[in-house]
Amino acid sequence: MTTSAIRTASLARRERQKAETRQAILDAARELFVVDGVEATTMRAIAAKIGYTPTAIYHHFRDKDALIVELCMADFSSLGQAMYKIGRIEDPIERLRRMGLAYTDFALDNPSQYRFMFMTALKHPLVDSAGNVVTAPDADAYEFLLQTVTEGIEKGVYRPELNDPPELAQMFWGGIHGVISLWFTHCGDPHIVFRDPRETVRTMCDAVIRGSLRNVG
Amino acid sequence: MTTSAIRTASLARRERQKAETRQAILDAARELFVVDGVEATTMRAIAAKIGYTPTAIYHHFRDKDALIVELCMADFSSLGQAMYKIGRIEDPIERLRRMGLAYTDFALDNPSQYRFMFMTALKHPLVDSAGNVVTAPDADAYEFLLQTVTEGIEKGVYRPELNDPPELAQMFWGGIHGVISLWFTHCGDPHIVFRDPRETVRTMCDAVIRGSLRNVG
DNA sequence: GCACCCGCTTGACAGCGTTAAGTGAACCTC
DNA sequence: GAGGTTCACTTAACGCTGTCAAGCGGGTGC
Repeated sequence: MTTSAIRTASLARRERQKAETRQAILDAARELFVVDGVEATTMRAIAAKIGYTPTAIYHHFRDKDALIVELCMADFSSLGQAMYKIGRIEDPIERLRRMGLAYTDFALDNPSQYRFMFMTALKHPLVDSAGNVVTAPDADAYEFLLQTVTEGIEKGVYRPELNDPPELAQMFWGGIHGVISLWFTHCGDPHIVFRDPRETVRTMCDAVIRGSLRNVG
Repeated sequence: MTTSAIRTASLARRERQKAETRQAILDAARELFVVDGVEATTMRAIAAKIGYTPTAIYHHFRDKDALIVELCMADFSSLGQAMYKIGRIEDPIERLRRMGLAYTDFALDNPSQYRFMFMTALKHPLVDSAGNVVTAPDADAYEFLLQTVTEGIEKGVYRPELNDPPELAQMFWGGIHGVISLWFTHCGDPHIVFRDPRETVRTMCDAVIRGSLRNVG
């Protein structure tokens, strides 16, 4: 083994170890965020969970926000993939409906992540752990939604006055998001009998789509 | 002036002064909450604003939460009044539409309050500054909504499968809430071109109502 | 063998919500 | 009018948070 080969090998090992520690921090943070919530999770708790001191985390992430953003970006990626699977459906209306249901599944299966992704006012622009500006990771899914409603408009399936893609997109997105987020924040309210949010979303999707379509005939 | 008259007078003055201090705390807190947000506002800042030490606040409110809840209840009362003004409209569908628009106006005119009222998971049951359990102050407005959709169902204006008042109520409420809350959390996102939320809400109300009505003829 | 690198620790800082103890002026009683 | 009580408010502190400057120590490079 040449000197340079040893050098690169040991360098690689060090980097691998550093990456492992970094991943351990992410895993610990993820679990605590999900269980206790983002706000209630402390840097000290994350560090203790993996047997490090709190300051060790700062060698891998510039601050707590960077840690959060990193996890958040992975979640946006998951959501993007869930949306991507739907991309094949030809009919832009059926695709829209399926997107809504997939979005709802994602939200209810990952409540803690969803809270942070869509129920928190993130600073813009986002900054990653290296301090670089990061393109908003929700852009992909939103772009996909925008494209889907645009297709519908172009095919002439919507009522003629509904010809603004952003407005339509925000109406669909908002409608679903509202049912989900109300459930998250108020399902513990003893004065409100909450219906299953999946059912309510389905009903809402049906109603809003039916009310947006051009009357046939 | 009799002894007892003096006594009650001085007692009244003391109570008035205490009430004034209490109100000064509420006013200061309200302004800081609106400007800086609830989370970012510290007890120390509230106290400094009115020339007291932080601990003084604790003689009027059991903790920060109690202060928040007190302000929040006043806001729910405002919203309730806005809803009450609409009560006269006979047609339950037109009333529903008007409620949605009034709700939206309230939210956009009082963004800080709205955030706390509907975008934060409040502990249930709520506890006031004296430690008493408080009936959820959003119950009134929700009850009004529930009553309005129930009236519509009874009059047979909705599609026959839409016969569950809570589901309908949560669909309407959620739809509007979603557009508003998305705007609050994401309007700073440079990757999304946001439409005026009032317009989007109006479009959504129209669509969801149209899609919920029994087809005439 | 010596010096450097760098992942990690030590120990601290300022700020947070909150509390126990104390202060002092207004009040009531005698 | 003197003495005791009440109570709104202050002083000083506690334990917690996120964060940082400085230092340690084992592996690496020459």
